[in-house]
Amino acid sequence: MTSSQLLEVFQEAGRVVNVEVVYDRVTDRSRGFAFVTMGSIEEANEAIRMFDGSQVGGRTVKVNFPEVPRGGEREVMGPKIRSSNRGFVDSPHKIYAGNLGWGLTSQGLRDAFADQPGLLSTKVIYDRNSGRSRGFGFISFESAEAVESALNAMNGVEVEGRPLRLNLAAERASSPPPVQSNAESSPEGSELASSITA
DNA sequence: CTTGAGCGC
Repeated sequence: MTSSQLLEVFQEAGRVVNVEVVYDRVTDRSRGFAFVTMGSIEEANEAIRMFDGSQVGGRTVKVNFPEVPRGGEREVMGPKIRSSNRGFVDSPHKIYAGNLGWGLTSQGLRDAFADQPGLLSTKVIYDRNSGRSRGFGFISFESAEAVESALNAMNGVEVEGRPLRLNLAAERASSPPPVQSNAESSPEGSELASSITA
């Protein structure tokens, strides 16, 4: 598969800025994948929608956004992360966001939530060893009301072509989990105990 | 090993 053939195929999805087939340095053979730069996110999404899993040149191809390079968003964003990740403003009012695209950074998350009142901070979680996004993150807010309204407004909204899966974030276990061992401490405890023995 | 449920260092 040559780059001009790829160009022809991907132009059906929109404006193709660049096509780069990756060749093996020593054997000079194609490594079987390529990078196609589309004119916009929308056109990239369209290309993915149209061609991912389809037959191109007699083979089933995978088409998606490129993997985040090792080092995670540091390499993607450079010094700009100051405002997002390193200075993540924590708060008890947090949203857990899942189903994030691999290429979405903390800054990208911030952009998506920019219109939400009371927004404090966003953070995408990266694997320490591989440097790749783990596909989820957190969004902190000033108040419980702000979390509530942002969750309602943004849940299911598509970011990078994937619907956000939003939930109230679980408490971060800073101290040992409050496990009550005896039934007396809870009014429901006696009911629970009696239902077991019954 | 390109991976899709999950709760961060």
